[in-house]
Amino acid sequence: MYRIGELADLCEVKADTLRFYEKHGLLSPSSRTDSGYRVYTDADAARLRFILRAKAVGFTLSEISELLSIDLDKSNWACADVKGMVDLKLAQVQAKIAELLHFQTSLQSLSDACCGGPRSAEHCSILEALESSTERVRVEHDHGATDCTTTLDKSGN
Amino acid sequence: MYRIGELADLCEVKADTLRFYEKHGLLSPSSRTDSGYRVYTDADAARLRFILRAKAVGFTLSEISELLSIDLDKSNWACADVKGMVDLKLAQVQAKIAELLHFQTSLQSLSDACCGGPRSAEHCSILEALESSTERVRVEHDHGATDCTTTLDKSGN
DNA sequence: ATAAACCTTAGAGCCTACTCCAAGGTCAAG
DNA sequence: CTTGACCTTGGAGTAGGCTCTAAGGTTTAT
Ligand SMILES: [Zn+2]
Ligand SMILES: [Zn+2]
Ligand SMILES: [Zn+2]
Ligand SMILES: [Zn+2]
Repeated sequence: MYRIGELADLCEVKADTLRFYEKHGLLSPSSRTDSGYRVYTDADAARLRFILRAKAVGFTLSEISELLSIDLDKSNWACADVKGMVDLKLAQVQAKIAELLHFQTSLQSLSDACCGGPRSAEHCSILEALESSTERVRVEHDHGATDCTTTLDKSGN
Repeated sequence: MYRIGELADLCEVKADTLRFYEKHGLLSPSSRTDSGYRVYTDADAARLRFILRAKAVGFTLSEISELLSIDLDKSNWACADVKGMVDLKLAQVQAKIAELLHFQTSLQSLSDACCGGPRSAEHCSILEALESSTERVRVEHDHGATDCTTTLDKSGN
């Protein structure tokens, strides 16, 4: 039996978070004291850990709701249903990774092209690339050099 | 000179988006017709393309605001400032990628362990793993087999 | 002249997951 | 019997980027 703050400390979340989960139907305390304090059982704690583990693999709270209701009614669901949810989430995660890898590549080539020095940004190839995308990013030389405008493939070679 | 819908079509965004950008100080039309219609110039269109390119490498609108004001006042900024923004964003993107790769690995090992078949989820190792994390995920055999409980390293070997 | 297609505004709504606040009730220690 | 730590509620705020609505004005083509 835990009060809200105890369970929160135990699982390293805030009491506010537990109230939030309750409001959204994820986790309700099994009972209340006479004065209205929430009282959580070990089963409630286990449910909270289920939620936190599912969060840790990337599920949203509404997906976790679904997983929780499947978990409470396993005999009416098949492995295919559960695996389907995991595979769908996996596909979403992979799509997001692909997008971010694209960002990473572009940012890296912008970064590589810029000298990063203290001179005026008037010659900055990052700004230039954003102003008019040429699919090639002009590389700034080490400064002190006279010429500052060699071209280079966006991939950074 | 473009009306809002024309510029929107030209750049494949919605007119609402342009109004939104205006409200947030990113892009204001250079003038208005007598009847109050927004009128965008080629310079405005160029600014919009700057915004879209910056979005395409992962910057948020408030970061783009900053980039735009630097771009309009280049002589008072250094390459270091611009590169700093790019490198910061790069670090954020990489951190997010790392998190998602972690999700990916976990989801993949959950998926691999589950038979995905039509039988009751009562034996599902995904649910089992979420119920009580053991750092190992039980692998379900191909069904039809008698035994369904070999253990396996989370990495999938 | 009229209908379709366009434009205007202010403001609300959506999504995710909290996080914080105010105003007040409860409980154990000293 | 007071202090301080804890708890209660409802509701607002945050970030990010739109998206939509209502109620009306303008332009263009037929
Ligand atoms: Zn430079
Ligand atoms: Zn530069
Ligand atoms: Zn199975
Ligand atoms: Zn399964």
